[in-house]
Amino acid sequence: MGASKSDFFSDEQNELANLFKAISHPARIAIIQYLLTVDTCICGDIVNELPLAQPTVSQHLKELKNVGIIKGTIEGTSICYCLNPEIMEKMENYFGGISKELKNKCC
Amino acid sequence: MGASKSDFFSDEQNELANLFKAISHPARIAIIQYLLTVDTCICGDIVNELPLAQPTVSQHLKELKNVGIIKGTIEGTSICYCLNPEIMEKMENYFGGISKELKNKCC
DNA sequence: TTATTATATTGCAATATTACGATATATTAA
DNA sequence: TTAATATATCGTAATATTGCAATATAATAA
Repeated sequence: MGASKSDFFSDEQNELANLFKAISHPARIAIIQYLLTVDTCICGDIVNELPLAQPTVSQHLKELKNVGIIKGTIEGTSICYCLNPEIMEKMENYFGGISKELKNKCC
Repeated sequence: MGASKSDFFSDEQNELANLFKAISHPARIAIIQYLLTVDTCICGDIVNELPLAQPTVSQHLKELKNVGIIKGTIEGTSICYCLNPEIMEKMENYFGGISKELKNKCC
């Protein structure tokens, strides 16, 4: 016994969990933050912004890309990453919906 | 080598990551969902709602409680858990802020 | 062609999470 | 008091994540 009984939960529950798992690491929060500060969609010098080796950063980027939080387009030898506004709105709406429901409750 | 270089990231980055880590598991998403459906702040029959043993559920509840997503008050032999609206709004605002910033950008 | 540059993948060690049986704790009921 | 009920904690096995050196891949430059 050990990890992940995900089969027993709904697809929606697993998708939400995976989305939040993607941003459950400080390096990945930092990547999102960095992508917000650059006004053009600047590429792989994200490595220089983080206290992590290149393969580690590449792996974090991959996880963000897998759930659609960032998008990457090839630009010569480098790759241009940027945030995906749709996913951000999706997560905003998730908590917005909860907040709205909570207003009709006790506690 | 291994896990968590969290010392190299800011407190804010680590706090956000921990908040999202708390909801990065389908069982904990399911707990939030369940707490939304019950109109009174119903207690520990959360165990009956989930395909997990009592100690496991207790552990998941603890993780949600640690970051402030749920609150629990003792009620006789049982404990009454409910969602914390403040944290939900905090997370809504996090993504709302990002969405707003993204509207002034390219991509 | 051979460098150079940028990013991705592989393999593995260190660490963290998940799940649960067994047990502890704490409150009420008898 | 003892029994019953509800929840928490401990200990541990199974699995997942994190981080990086080494290496691979892919595109441009010389």
